[in-house]
Amino acid sequence: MNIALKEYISIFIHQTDLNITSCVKERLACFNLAPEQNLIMMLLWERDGRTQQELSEQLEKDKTNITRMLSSLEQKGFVKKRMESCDRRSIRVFLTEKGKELECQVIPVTEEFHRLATAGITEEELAIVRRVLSKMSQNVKGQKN
Amino acid sequence: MNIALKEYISIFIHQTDLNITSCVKERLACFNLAPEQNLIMMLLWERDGRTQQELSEQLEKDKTNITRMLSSLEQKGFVKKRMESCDRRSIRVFLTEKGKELECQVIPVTEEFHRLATAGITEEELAIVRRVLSKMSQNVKGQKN
DNA sequence: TATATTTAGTTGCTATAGCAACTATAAATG
DNA sequence: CATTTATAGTTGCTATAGCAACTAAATATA
Repeated sequence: MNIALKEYISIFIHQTDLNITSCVKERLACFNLAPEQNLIMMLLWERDGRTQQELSEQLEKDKTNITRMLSSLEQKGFVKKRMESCDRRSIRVFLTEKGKELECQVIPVTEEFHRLATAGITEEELAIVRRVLSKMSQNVKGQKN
Repeated sequence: MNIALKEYISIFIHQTDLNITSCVKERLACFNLAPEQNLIMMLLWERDGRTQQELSEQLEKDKTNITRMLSSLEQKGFVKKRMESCDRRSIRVFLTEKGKELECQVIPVTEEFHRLATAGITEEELAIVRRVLSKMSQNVKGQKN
């Protein structure tokens, strides 16, 4: 990549994210799961029956994304929607048997990926990265609203 | 965001990137420039007449993205394509007057954004972040190919 | 209670991001 | 020189990402 552009830390972070996501995508492809779809699955493995609103908040994503990712996950047969709350506006999302079975296959892959990605990096370094990225998020978020 | 998910540094990086990009998008909106379109403009301000292939390499993006971003930039009247090389397969991209005029307006905004994003962060911390993110990219890129 | 406001979810739009398959042209090779 | 291979760019597809506008339902308020 162009050297001048890499000077901008935000561009550097963006490129790193693309590199990482690309690798995650490859490793999840065999499960027919896209990276962000996997995040929804992780939340549901922890506890299913969440509403789309809850998923939206937990993932800090626009609700339109959740609608579309769930639509894809439903087509693949990993989740199903049920209107079973007292509030008829909200929809609860449940795992299918097929979706439940994925858990023990996918979790080892994501943990192995995490080990691979952080190989040769100390806990102290990771802590600094977390702190700096948090600070940057705060810096730019203060702008909105 | 869900605490367990944030434990994964890759998810943390992804979320940071989204937060940053969101702010950049807002600040460039008044120029009718999207964040990644702006990267193309930055390369062209440095030197125009590049081929799409060159832009693709400099930005480390698939050539399809370049085609589409240029199409948008062309519609907005910021760039124009010209087949003026000895190789009739390649297309050179030039700035229009309108595109050239943007430079002195946009650059201060991106530099001000960079200052905002990195406020309260030391050079040493930034260097560590760069080093760790580079290492992570290497770790995961070794996987591909 | 009737109206206004808020909330949950969907659809349409634009902008990334990259793979597969395609066209057209150039280069390499027999 | 003819055929094969490589290269530049486009189109179609899927997957994110979020805004605006919409429907339906719940809540607040006059």
